Amino acid sequence: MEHLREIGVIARSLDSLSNIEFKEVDLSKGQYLYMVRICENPGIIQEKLAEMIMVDRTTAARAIMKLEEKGFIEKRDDESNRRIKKLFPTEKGLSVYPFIVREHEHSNAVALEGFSEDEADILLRLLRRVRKNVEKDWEYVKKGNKRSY
Amino acid sequence: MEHLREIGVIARSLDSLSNIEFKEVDLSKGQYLYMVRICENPGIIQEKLAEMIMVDRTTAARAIMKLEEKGFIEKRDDESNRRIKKLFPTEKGLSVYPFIVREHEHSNAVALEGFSEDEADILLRLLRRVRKNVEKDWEYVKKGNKRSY
DNA sequence: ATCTGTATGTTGTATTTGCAACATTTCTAT
DNA sequence: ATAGAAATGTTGCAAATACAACATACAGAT
Repeated sequence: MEHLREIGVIARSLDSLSNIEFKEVDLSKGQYLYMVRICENPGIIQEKLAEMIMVDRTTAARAIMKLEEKGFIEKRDDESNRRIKKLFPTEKGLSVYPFIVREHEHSNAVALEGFSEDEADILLRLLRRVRKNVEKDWEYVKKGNKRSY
Repeated sequence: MEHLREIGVIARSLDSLSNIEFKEVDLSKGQYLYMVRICENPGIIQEKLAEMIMVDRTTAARAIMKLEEKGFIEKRDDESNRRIKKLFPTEKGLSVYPFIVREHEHSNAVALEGFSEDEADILLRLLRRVRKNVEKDWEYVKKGNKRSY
């Protein structure tokens, strides 16, 4: 039970730091999450992005809309599937990417201060497993089902 | 850099599940965080609670206000220090505590599925270290300072 | 060819979140 | 003793968040 709390606290703390620091490049709360992934996965669609970040579809939709309005990304229609809109970074979007990466690298360095390479490695492996475990339940519940326990 | 993303994703996912599930006991988004800690630390003050959870002071203030309005907790003045207000769970608050614990235990079990006890242990230890590393920066920045990197 | 279900996206609305700015009380250093 | 700094709490406002409900397009089965 304590694991979850630690994870929650760490995540809030880092998110809070990121949000403060990314104001400098005109990204408001939460937007860096989407921005960085669109840069790394150009052409990704909204729905998949929301799943990747594990955030509500509608929240993602609005964050992405703002990113488009601000000129960080652009939505392109797909001819073979008229439902989807592919997301691409603009020049402006690409120009903030290195800033985001630098911040993330710094935060990571802070978070892992005092960790040996092995320890950092072990932690990453364990976290990946936790994520995989958790995402099943998330998708299940987000599709409207109810966990029983 | 990947560590942070995994942590963020896991945290959002679990928080999202918790928020959905705690509606059942009339706790709205985020309130479980405060509720559970007030039960475990009766008499804690708002400021310390915000630090413990690593959330903005004003966000905590409002969540706590709502908890009081809904009768889950009660604020008591302190005679020796007129600034602070100590927080205590009411009967109603205490009555939802076991529900929260059960949910957390379930989520933890899901998150750690397939983990040996050793692995779970290692993960917890590593997470605690990460939290300690991160909370320094958080307090620094939350006090209005700017990290340089 | 049509019906039904699912995938994807949007809008309406209520709530939470968080910065900035403030008020009050306590603490610290002179 | 007093001025300034820090701790604690609140309020105003702007923004993000998320549920519900909807719209449209596609996919699969009959």
